[in-house]
Amino acid sequence: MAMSLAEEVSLDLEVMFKALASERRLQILEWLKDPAGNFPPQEHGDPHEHGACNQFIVEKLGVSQPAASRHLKVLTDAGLVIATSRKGWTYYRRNEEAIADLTRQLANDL
Amino acid sequence: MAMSLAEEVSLDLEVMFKALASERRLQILEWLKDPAGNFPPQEHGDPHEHGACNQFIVEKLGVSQPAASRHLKVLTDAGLVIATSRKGWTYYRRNEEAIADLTRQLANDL
DNA sequence: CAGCTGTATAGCAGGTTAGTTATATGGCTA
DNA sequence: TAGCCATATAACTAACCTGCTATACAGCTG
Repeated sequence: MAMSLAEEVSLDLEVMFKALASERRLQILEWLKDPAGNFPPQEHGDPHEHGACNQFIVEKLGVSQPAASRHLKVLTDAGLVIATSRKGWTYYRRNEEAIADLTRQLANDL
Repeated sequence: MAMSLAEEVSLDLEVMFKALASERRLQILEWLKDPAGNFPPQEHGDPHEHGACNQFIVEKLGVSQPAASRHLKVLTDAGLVIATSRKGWTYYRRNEEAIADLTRQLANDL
């Protein structure tokens, strides 16, 4: 059965573009490419598996904790980032599959 | 001399994402893939060479002429669309090279 | 289970975006 | 060149975004 790319992966381009239309959020995505390299060592939560600890992102962004929290929510709601809670901390990592789906669709459809 | 992709093509990702973060503007870009197919026949200005006549875009968008004008300005300022004035009318077409540059950079860097 | 700590939500202020109507601009055309 | 017609700009409003502080929530941990 034939489907358009949009149906196939059901990406909401407008939501994703809104999430990406922010220097702060682009910066977060960039940092999350290499959590271990961009953030201090963390005691719990493997940087490679679970991503970077929330608090490190807050500090590096240089905004208040609630502001950072909302940026991370925008990214997770758009499906670009995945949150993991563990022992009272929250870790964020890139959703590489979704990002690859997005760039693939853009290369074909934009 | 080595350059990052961002320097090489000097794309302002945030500006482009902001331009794309609008259902209306995504719609315009979609229509402009096939001006002859998506708009009425125009007397002057080859649809394929110069793009679609401004007035047709205004009508099809269903917003006021100034609102459409600003959407088109956002797209042209981001470099995604090219405007051509001719005999009193203005035509808009996709900047396929810029769009290809963008999707290429996203595939590599996002 | 009581308290503490990390994170999310509420509520507010300031700036930006997107729509409107009214008007200015600019270049054909007669 | 006088007028007209297509488009852009101005001015205003409503909605949205992003930052803040204060507070609620949730789940470890002693």
